[in-house]
Amino acid sequence: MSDKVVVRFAPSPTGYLHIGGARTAIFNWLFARKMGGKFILRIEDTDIERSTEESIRGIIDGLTWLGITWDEGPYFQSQFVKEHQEAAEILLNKGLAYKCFCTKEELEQKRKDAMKRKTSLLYDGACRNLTPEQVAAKEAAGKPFVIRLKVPRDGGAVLFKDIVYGAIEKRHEDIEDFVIVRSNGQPLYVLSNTVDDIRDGITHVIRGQDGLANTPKQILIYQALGADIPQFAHMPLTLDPKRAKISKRKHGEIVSVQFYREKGFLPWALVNFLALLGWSTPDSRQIFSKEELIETFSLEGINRANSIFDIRTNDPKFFTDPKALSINAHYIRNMPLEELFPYVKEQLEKVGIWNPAYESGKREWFLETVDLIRARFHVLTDFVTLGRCYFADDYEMEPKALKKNIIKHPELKSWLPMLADRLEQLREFTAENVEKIIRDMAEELHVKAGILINGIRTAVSGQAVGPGLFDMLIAIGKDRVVGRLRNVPKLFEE
RNA sequence: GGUCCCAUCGUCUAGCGGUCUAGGAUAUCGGCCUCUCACGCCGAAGACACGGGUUCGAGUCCCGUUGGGACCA
Repeated sequence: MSDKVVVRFAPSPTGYLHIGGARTAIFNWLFARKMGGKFILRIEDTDIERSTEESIRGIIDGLTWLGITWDEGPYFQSQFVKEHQEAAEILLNKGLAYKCFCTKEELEQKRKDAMKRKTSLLYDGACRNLTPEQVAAKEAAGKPFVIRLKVPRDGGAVLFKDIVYGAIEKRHEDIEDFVIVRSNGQPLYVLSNTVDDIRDGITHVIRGQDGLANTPKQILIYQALGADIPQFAHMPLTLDPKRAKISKRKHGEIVSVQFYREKGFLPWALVNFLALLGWSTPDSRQIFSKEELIETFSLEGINRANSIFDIRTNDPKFFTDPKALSINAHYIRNMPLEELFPYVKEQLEKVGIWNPAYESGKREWFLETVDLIRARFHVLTDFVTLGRCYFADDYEMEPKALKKNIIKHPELKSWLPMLADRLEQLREFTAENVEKIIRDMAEELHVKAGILINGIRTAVSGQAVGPGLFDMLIAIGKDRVVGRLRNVPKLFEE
């Protein structure tokens, strides 16, 4: 099957996996899965100075966490440098490329002149027509050279149809004889990338729009090498709210996949959100399971305009794009409890309040509790911050809640311990029974039930908000509730 | 500087000449629910960058302006 789709994600390992890269990987992966094709991971590590082992790990870990699986690789571009150089050699021999001995200084001068005359800054092809003797002489003199591709000077143009951007035309005269191998023998990105894509049999190049501008050059290389030209699909870039391309240098952690993992994102929620950044269906649907997304995905649904990743800094309410948060929250409160379980477990383990019994004897209680509290949560870490009082006794007492619901009503100092005694007597600690006791007591004391209810909530959870109180008390359990209510007088001391 | 790309609510987007008094999502505001806060449900406000064409008719096609982005060094 020679018509089988083959795509690749080819990141350069110069930092962690960021949102933009992840998105490119996701689109490639979706397309491969949709078409029953092959997805290759190829690490473009030829920039040895900047490539790090740690970064490679980061990329692989990030993709793995997201659930983006590849069928081949990871391949490492650095292992194919010889192949890239050989390709240049072939081009040289075929007369489709030439050695250029122009020095940096000469080039710089030409650029300056061009700038003054306000003309094109493209290389003028000074070395294009050196005779073999001249070339030999310069080489004998030990002059360094770069290798440039001989761009056709026939008045023609490179024409191709980008699946996203449509027909693109670039005249040959607007393309200079670009460098494909540096003077130190190091091949340039345009060459290496193209040679690798040819070797790997890539049928569809799906990448960021920043690759669009040098696609014509790559096509010229495909042609010079006599290779089949793949299909191209460039996707819009992801920008920050100021419309600048997101980068790890400028934005730091907040654009890394790792950040979202640490902040309590579900991997699939992130994938779902990222897929929607620049891609959509005609019905603007928002939530997709993995199967649904693969089924629905199409390159044609990719938008042409760059999209903004609405990251927030110094926003008390949203630490990142509100829509990403909302999608994550949606999954947290709607996904099957069984599937949510391991994520919550991971959170509890991380802070050391995991109890193995949650997986055996107390499993039912655990799942019910998770179900009770999840509707209010947006990120997984909420389970151990806002939800800590259900799993541990050392939960935090929010000053505002304490003041408003307890300190403000000094009578609670005696009322709540009194209530503790009554609750302790209860044979069956059910929501109905607990509610009756509390309401009866409110009536007896001639106070609004809300005073007691809110006071209790704060006493047992440290917060002013939460699920319905009676369900909450059942979840926390009789002993803990009684103990926490008896502790109320101490709250007045500080 | 040259070349290329892009332009619908704050943000993500639907729209592929008439069905658009421009739809959905999110965010914002209001209401319902209620022991609180969420969730959920209902509702409000909110956009076709501008100017020319083409056409009986333009968010949708063409040109220009403006704005943004990318690539090249």
